[in-house]
Amino acid sequence: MAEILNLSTSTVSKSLLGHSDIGESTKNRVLELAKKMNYQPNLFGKGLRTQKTMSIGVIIPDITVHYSSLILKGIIESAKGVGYRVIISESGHHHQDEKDAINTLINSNVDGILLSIARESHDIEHILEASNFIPIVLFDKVSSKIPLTKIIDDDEFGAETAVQHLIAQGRRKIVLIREKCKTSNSENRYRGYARALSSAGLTVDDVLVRECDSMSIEDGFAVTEALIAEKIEFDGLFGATDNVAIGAIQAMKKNGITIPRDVSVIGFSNSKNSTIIEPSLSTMEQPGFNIGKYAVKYLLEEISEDSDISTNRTIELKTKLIVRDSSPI
Amino acid sequence: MAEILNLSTSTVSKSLLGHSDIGESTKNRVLELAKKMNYQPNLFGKGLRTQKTMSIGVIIPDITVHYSSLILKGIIESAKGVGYRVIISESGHHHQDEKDAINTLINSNVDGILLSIARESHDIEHILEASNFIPIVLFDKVSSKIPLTKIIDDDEFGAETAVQHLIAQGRRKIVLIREKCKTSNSENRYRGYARALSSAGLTVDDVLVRECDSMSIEDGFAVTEALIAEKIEFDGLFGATDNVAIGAIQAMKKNGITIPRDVSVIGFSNSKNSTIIEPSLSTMEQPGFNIGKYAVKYLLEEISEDSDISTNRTIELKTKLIVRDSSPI
DNA sequence: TTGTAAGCGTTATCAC
DNA sequence: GTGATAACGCTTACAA
Repeated sequence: MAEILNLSTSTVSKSLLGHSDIGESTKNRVLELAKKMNYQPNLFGKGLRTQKTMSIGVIIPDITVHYSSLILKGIIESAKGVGYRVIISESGHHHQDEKDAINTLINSNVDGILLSIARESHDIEHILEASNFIPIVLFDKVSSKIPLTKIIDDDEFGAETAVQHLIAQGRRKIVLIREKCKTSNSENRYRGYARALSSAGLTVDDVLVRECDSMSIEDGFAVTEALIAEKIEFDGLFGATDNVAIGAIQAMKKNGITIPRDVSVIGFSNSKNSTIIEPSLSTMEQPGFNIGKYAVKYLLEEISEDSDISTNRTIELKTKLIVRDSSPI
Repeated sequence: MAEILNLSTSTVSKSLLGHSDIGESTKNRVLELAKKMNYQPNLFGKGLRTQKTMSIGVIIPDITVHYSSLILKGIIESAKGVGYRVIISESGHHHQDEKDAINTLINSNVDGILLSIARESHDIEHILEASNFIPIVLFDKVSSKIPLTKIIDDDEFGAETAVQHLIAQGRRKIVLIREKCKTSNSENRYRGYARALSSAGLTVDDVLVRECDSMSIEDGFAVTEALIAEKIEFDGLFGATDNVAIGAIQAMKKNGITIPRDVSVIGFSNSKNSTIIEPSLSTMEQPGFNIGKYAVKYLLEEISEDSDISTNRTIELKTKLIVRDSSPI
């Protein structure tokens, strides 16, 4: 490009970057040719100089979870809007894979990392360590023990809203199906559940709080069958994910319990599934797309600040009550 | 690294790359230190020299479609296995966005592109053009008009199997709900439908072949309601996607048609939804993960071949009949 | 067997 | 206002 115009590469570079010390006319000549030949600067050369790649890395446990893909959509779209590329890796909920992914991404010279923590990652040393080298923002599955920016939905308030909704229907013996692993999601939803009960003058009955490993439909089914087999009485059920709530509905139907007449049910997520199960499942809609959007926004902020101080803040996005047939008003 | 060992950078580089002309002892000294300090070569430097990035780009219409995310899982996993990074972009089914994504990826110096074509992309010039510069492999949503490697599932045979299954149950008036847009998926499934009928001595009755735009649950519902309103008689229904089949089931249930007594139903995809609808939906399982895996495999092959000849071949992966309650044997 | 030096494309510094 | 030059980290002829 420089040769064609008989200019030095430095003049061309400065024109392209809009430096002030270039004459209008030459600058325009350069910009015109650049446009005509659809000139794109070589990213290797650029990266080698500036140590910036205009790319961010994303690590999630499982890309096939619908909610995760919704967040990814937000991430990809926002990143595209500001000219960033998105490199995606999966941890499969494994600690070691998460560690490897972080290293690979750092090695790829991404400018920052968006991380949704693996279930297995109790040990968080690797994240703290990495955050010394590169901006990291956590989203969805986070840990309060890590002093970084976290983008999540308001799990506690969402859970409280869900349970209040059941209480408003006169339900008093409300089951909670939660995750056994004490993730922040799980803890916060439990807190919301407890707070809704106590606000209504009820107390948490431990026998109604059931735990399961993977929060799958099958898990929800099994837990609920056990509950019924133990002849525990209940008239409401809050599944901390749509999946377990759906499994619970299937188990209750199988055992002759009518929903919502005998038991009101609500889930959490607003997955597509929740509209297909019969009766259709009331749920709390999670703002997946926006979580992705904000995650990118705050990460870019930290990338450009270029400060060594990692900010410890939590951004909570609102969930929304969606009432369907499993808990009519 | 070179200074520490009092060696030249070239000696170090050669040791790392395993060149034959380096003494065993020095080579080992280098490799040991590399391991100890967890040395990772700078990708910019490397890329600037070799013009390879060890990264591939993926373009899909919509990441939130479960089947797409399953393919992505296969892509990400295979790529990781061979040290490749994956950059993902979405076209949103828009022609222009697809074009932009291709350009951005080429400009990012990815070594190759995996592309699932947008519904809107009738014009395929941009793909042909791009394939002159960079290896491209198509997957899932492909076009027979493009002479490149294509990885798809065996739609025609799958559809034939699905319809044969209905015929085996004595069904004769079999509805097909297909995509209006004549994508290769849609055409192939139609062909399979027609072939199954003719093998059984039946003919395609155009009034039983219905089309819809987006193949959503809502579309399937609407199309089926119309069918019922027109008082068309039918005893079997093949939805070219699970979603339309689910919508169809909902419409039939609403109109007092009992499944499978009155109508046998089968879908295509084996989405999670198909197990939640009642009755549970028979379907053809698509090999999403493997499509991703093979897409990477063939792309890497074309990258390393480094030949200018773009291969025109189609790899078809087998689908599998899954029988559930909507069409018991 | 090891080292030297050039060059990949870009930008920042400094001289003209 | 413009250009020469060095530097980023790596690989590879070629020289030693």
